[in-house]
Amino acid sequence: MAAPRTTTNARLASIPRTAAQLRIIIAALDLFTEHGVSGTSLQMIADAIGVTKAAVYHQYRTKEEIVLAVAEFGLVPLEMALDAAEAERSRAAALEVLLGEMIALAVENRRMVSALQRDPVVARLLADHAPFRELMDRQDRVLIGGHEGAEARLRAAMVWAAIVGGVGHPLVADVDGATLRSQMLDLALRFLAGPD
Amino acid sequence: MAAPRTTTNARLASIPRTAAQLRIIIAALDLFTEHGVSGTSLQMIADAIGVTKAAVYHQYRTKEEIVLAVAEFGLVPLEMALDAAEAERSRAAALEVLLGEMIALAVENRRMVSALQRDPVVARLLADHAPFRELMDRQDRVLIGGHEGAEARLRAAMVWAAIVGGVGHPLVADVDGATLRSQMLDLALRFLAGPD
DNA sequence: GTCTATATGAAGATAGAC
DNA sequence: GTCTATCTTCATATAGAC
Repeated sequence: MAAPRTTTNARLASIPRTAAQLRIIIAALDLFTEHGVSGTSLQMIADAIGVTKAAVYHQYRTKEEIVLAVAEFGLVPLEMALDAAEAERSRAAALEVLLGEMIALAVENRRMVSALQRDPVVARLLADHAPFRELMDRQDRVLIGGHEGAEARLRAAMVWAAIVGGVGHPLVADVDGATLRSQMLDLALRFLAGPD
Repeated sequence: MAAPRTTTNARLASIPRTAAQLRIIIAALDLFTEHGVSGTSLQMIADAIGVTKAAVYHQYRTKEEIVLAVAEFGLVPLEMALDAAEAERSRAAALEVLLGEMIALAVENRRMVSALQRDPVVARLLADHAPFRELMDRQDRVLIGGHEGAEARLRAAMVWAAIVGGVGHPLVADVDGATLRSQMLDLALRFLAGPD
């Protein structure tokens, strides 16, 4: 399965970040997870690091830029998972790599994933910002595979939602990570394979 | 399948609402869908109806109360679907009724469902407010059925997430409602049935 | 890179008149 | 049920010193 990399090629992994910026990103990620983006003020971020609002503004000119930086940082693992999946030769292998990585990441960061995936601000960002849309497109391409038609797209949409939404569901809050990971991967792969 | 109705029995459907309150609820629902709860101010709600903030405050003392009223209003259809599902005698029939209704509702109100399900404020409300938790519990009970163990709960969590998250996914944005509804029901039922 | 200080605006909320 | 007017608090954002 060749990797049809698209035109604009902004590697999230190679975006430069100073130490001060990284501190802000880490703190913001944590706060966004707990309070949502709209529910997190710059004051809260500044307090968490132990600096003033002005110091935060010195690193990022607006709150929007912080949200963007956090998203760029948080999506690096997905980018790497996509690289790995696209390097596989068969659809089955690509799916297994991508779903395995996605699920591992989602399970490891349950709270973060379910909080950020839910956030309307983040949702709009993922839809509007080109580098993110590109990631989502690559992801969709792997999930859909060679198939065409509404059902293949529906399966892709549902399996994606089932993963990112499922890990945060109260029903599985007490299931340990390893179990959740293996059972979810199993169910996801079978769902995508279908009875045909 | 008997309906083991729980102790506190606040029927959402029978909560009284004045005309003025209903206007607020409708407007708020619309704005919440577009901007999220945190992203919607009382000023926006007031403007949408054509009154002042003070008039809104006369109906609901706090923003929280508005969110609550909107949720109570919006969840009435789910309550009715659960009533119908629990009245069925077999698990299979109950599942078909509940999933059929849930999916129909989710597809009909794609934008609303995916926006509100995502909202952190709504999520917290559903988790904390007893009448809502009760609805979710009834829903979980039907989805899990007689089974026990982590996998049954995981399947329930995933199918739920797949439905409410799937209807709003960009990949199926151009799929018409009828197609989406029937294919999603089919896939959801098969996912829950599993290969065993 | 971080600070103090400050501007500006909008949010949630209340008092009291019509 | 709706209004005007007002209050408080907080958020985003900037200027300029250290």
